[in-house]
Order: sequence, then structure tokens, then C-alpha cells
Amino acid sequence: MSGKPLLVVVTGPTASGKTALSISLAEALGCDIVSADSRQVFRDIPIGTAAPSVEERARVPHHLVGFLGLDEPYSAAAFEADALRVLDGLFARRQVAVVCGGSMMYVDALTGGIDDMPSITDATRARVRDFYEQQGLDALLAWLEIIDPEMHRIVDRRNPKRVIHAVEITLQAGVPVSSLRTGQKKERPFDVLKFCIDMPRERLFGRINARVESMMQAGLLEEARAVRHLRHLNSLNTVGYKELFAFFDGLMDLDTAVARIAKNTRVYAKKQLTWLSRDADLIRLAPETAAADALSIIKKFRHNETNA
RNA sequence: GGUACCUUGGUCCGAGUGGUUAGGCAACGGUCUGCAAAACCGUGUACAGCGGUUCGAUUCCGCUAGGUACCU
Repeated sequence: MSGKPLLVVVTGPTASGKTALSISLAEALGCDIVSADSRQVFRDIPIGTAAPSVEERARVPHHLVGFLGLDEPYSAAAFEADALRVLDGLFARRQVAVVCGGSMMYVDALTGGIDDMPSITDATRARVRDFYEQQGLDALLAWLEIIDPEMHRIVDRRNPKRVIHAVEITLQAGVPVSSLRTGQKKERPFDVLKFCIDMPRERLFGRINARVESMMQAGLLEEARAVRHLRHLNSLNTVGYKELFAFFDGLMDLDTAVARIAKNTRVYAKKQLTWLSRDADLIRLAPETAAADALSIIKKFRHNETNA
């Protein structure tokens, strides 16, 4: 008997039915749900992020949802630490937990880990940002080449965010970023079964369009208006809000903004699908029988583990 | 009915030229170890139709079709 607890991961593109599936599984397994969603962590934007409702949260306890202010920094590494801490508590009581979310990098950080790197202070962040804004990307690349030639070689040199971050970490750590990258997966004290709902793209896009409509009916416009003054924050550089901010600015009418939300949500879903397409560990489920199929796979997995 | 102006790939936006591909957005395909619903990369030869001028026309001329404005 391995004795390892089991982490059941429900992921997939936006609007594929992750929330409903995760609740079904958690109820059947008698466990809690940990969210792996880079936007649902924030308070004040539940409608546009399709956060689990009050009713859903009454059925199954959810963790890491709506616990941060929009102005609080967050990242995959922070999520990794938070989720591990929460799971540690959950696994002390139950041998199983469900993780549900579509932020692929968060899911990967939790299941495989990411390398330990220092968090960036505001001073370092400002220093590198100012340098980039004043001198440009080429100058920043030249700087990186001096302090970390290896990273300069492998970084995406056309992507300012990646270059900035490489410089930030090297400065903060005092050693080259590249020396901190191990490429190693971290060992976890739990087994992982990772599921996603496999749905034809046409059908997924139809669900996305319908969901945007229901978000508007649920009051997305008012929700966006209420946080409009914080629009410069990264937490609000988010589909559903940036389009409505443009509407508030008079840059487009409401119908155009809503259509654009649907369009950008489709683009987001496609990026998620691209990410998932290379995940060899993913177990794809048919939408109609997702819960039952997942439960039978979980049952079989536990049986094999017990006899191992 | 008359006059003027317009018509660019994907029922989108938009620059330009007598002789290489504007660009944007979408689409499609990717990247991804720290803001990831972010950021970034790759692919796609279009100039309404017909005729004329020309070595050569998306670009010049004419006609036709559609559209916009003004006049009657």
C-alpha cells in the first residue's frame, strides 16, 4: 500500500464544465476543492471570472477563491506554496482532494513544481522596468547578456516580459537565473490524476457565447464598473473587464464590447487547448459521462495502488 | 434623373504604389518554470467586374455593378 493521498485535478479550457464536474467528484469522494485559477483568487470579480457560486460553495468547501484584493500581487509560485499548504491540511483528514482550474501554469506549478527563485522586491522591479522603458529592449538584452549569457541565449528575446523577468531574478538572487533553473520536477507527497473534459471546439465556442450572455445578465457590467478605478492592475488585465473598460471610455458600444468579450474568451480557450495538447498525463473525458468515467478511473487507480 | 466621391485578402478595420509582401484584428498553428484570462512567435499575395493605354496595371482611362453625399 502506497499510502499516498490522491490529488484529482480537473482542468480544461474555460467554459468546458470544470466547476460542475469538480463538484460532482468532490461530493462523490467526500472531499474539498482547491481552485487553480489565476483570477478567481481575487475578491470582487466573481461574475466575470465564473467563480463558484455561493450555492456551489455551500455544497462543497472551496479553497483559494476570492481571498485576495485586486491590488495584491500573486503568481504561480505563490499559488504553488498556498495550494501545497492547503492540501497538507486537507490530506491530514482525507486521502483525497480535488483541484479545479484552467490556469495551466498554476496546475503545472502545483503538480510538478517550479524552481525556487527569490521573489522580486518593488525596488528591483522598478529599477528594471525603468531601465526598459528608458533604454528599450535591446539595451535590456545587452544587460542580460553580461549578467547571464546562458539565459540570454535561451530566453525569448522578443518577449519583453520574459527578458525583464530574467534580469529581475538575476539581480535579486545575485546569481544568474539560468543557474536557478533545474528543469527538474519536484516530488510530491501525493499521486495525481489529471482530467479534462474533451469537447469539440464548435460546441465549446457555443458554450462560451452563451456564458458571456449569462454573465451580462448576472451583472457583469456593474461588477466591472465597481472596479473600474483599479483597471491599471494586472488582476484586471482580464477578459471581460478590459473590454467593458473600453466601453466605459466610449471607445466602443456595449454590443461591440460584449461581442469582443466572447471573441477574446474564445482566443483564451484556444491557448488553453494548445497548452493541454502536449500534456501526456491528461485523461480526456467525454462530456456526457465525465463524472462517472472519472470516478471509475479513480476507483481503479486506488485499487491498483492499494495492491501495489 | 444629374453631379461628386468611394469599392483593397476573412460579409472586419486600414495605408500605399505604374514593375518585391503595408499594418491591425480575426482565423489557423505554436511558445511557455514567477503579473500566465498575461506576454510573445509563425502562416496567409488582396486590390469590385469587364475592356483599354502600357514592355508591365491594384495604381492611369472608359464602361458596368454596388455604395455614400449633394442637387433636381
